[in-house]
Amino acid sequence: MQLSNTSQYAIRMLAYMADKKDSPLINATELAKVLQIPYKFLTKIMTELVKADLVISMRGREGGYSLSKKASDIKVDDILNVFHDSIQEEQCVLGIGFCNGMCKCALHDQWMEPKLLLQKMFRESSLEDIAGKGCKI
Amino acid sequence: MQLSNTSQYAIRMLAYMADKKDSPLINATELAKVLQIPYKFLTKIMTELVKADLVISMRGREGGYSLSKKASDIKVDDILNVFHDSIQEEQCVLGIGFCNGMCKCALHDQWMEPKLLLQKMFRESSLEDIAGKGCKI
DNA sequence: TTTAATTACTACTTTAAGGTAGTATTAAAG
DNA sequence: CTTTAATACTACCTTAAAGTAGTAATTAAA
Repeated sequence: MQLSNTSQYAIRMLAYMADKKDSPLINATELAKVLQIPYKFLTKIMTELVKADLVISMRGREGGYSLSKKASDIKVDDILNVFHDSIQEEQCVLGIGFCNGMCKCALHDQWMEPKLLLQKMFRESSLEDIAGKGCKI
Repeated sequence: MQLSNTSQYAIRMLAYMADKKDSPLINATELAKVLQIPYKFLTKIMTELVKADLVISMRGREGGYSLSKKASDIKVDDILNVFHDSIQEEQCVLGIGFCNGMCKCALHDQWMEPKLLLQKMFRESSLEDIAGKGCKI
């Protein structure tokens, strides 16, 4: 019952960038050091965020990363989607994940309320909302 | 954001046994067939449930498994605990899982409400509550 | 007492996530 | 133009979860 490491890292990376919105570009070395994320793994994740158009990258000396849009326009759920970690409509806690009209799992009804709150949390929380909140590691 | 396969299997296995409370013993072959769980993996999980005293086993011909207590006295959370899948107090969605007084993650506040509902769901749902609900696979 | 049917144990294989290493590419500074 | 500091790409390694195989132990029926 946890987000993947990759998604957790990604959210923390982008939240940090949102927090430092005055710096035009932030590089991987700084992110890895401050957030205590393995450098090479971080760059791999960042490349996926670039491909997903959540982040813009500049190569070469003085290069780095920046958010592709306003922090208030990037929701946590957008990040989870990149790593297929968002909660799908049919996703349940039993039945190896999926319930539908034909076949519902035994905890289907109990799951509804927490599921809706989780989806709400992910869909409504933007990077602006969470930037600067909490500690970095 | 999912329970492990192992926990999902375990819950479904025990819920099925609770449902068939008239049969004194239920064997692995029947469980594996009805619930569509790999036989060998199922017996491995069941052995852990026996060691955790949630299930009693009888070896030999005519052997099988039965719940160690009333279905209403086994909560879903008891099963999750066996596989260390229960939601811990300090467990959060960021920060690789743990928040505490010193260091809270950026989604700490938003996580509180869904977390409490999830814990409530797991702690208050007994096998009696979920037996017979939903389809088996 | 033998046989068949069951769980328990030990060890292995497979798969996917997490993480690392090295090289290529890019772009600004000197 | 060369150097330096950054991202991008490709390939690999590590770890833990998931799943499999074979054998030993146990029990009741035949």
